[in-house]
Amino acid sequence: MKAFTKVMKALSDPTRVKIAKMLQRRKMCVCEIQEALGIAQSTASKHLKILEEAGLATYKKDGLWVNYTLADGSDSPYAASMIGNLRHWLEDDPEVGELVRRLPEIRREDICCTRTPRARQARG
Amino acid sequence: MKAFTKVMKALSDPTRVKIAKMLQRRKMCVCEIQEALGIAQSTASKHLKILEEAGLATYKKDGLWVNYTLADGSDSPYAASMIGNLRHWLEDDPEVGELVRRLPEIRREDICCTRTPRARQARG
DNA sequence: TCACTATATTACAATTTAACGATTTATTGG
DNA sequence: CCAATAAATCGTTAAATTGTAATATAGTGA
Repeated sequence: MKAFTKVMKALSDPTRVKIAKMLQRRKMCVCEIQEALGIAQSTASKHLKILEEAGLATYKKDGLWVNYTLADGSDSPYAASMIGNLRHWLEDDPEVGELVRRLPEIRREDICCTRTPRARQARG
Repeated sequence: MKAFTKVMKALSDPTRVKIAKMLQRRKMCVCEIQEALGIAQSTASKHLKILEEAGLATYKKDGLWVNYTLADGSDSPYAASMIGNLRHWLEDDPEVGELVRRLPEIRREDICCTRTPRARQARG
């Protein structure tokens, strides 16, 4: 029961649904998600954790980056089913559409490393 | 998006999932659900409203009684899908099993009409 | 080791949710 | 109309959720 309601709760928040729809397109690091949604870094991180604990997302560390992807569903049959449904669900949603359209412009090289004086200087 | 998250939110609460699993077996009035779950009448009523607004349940009035049933899913494709999934999901859940086992003993004639002095007297 | 940086965690305010008792509404029968 | 009753709504309270800033953690390269 808990495993089921956890998946439902994870998908009951529009921010998390948007994250799932973006991850459906490609892997993303936390700062890319933060940038795409215009939310605080801690907020992005927390939402990703909730998705992960529901079995809807996974991550792989790559140096300082943590790349999140949609899970394969092996952790939870409920998550597996919802991941499958989300492949076609909400494809026509305007907010999702807008996010997806802007996705190519969201690149970690343009976001994270440009935020400190040092990094800014490094790239001129 | 809202239609989707509404369904997810409705199913993110264990009490509502239990109600859905009972309605899967048979139609029930509010007082039967109240009795089956051991919750207050207002609580049962509110949960049913949330399920109804998500497109997961419907009701039909029959005199003073309001009979709730699982919806046919025509109000929401998301609800339709979840109703279908719930047909097999959680069938092995212990809490759901216990509820379903006790379902035959939950009869409105034994519950509602026995609570006032007058009604008690009427049935001796 | 040190400075830097991407992410995670913590602490806290604001909002939402869930539960209940009390009240109101709607329907029935006398 | 009136009394009875099943269900819905309202008001309140405790708990959970969301979002943020601040801090801690972990990985990198000099």
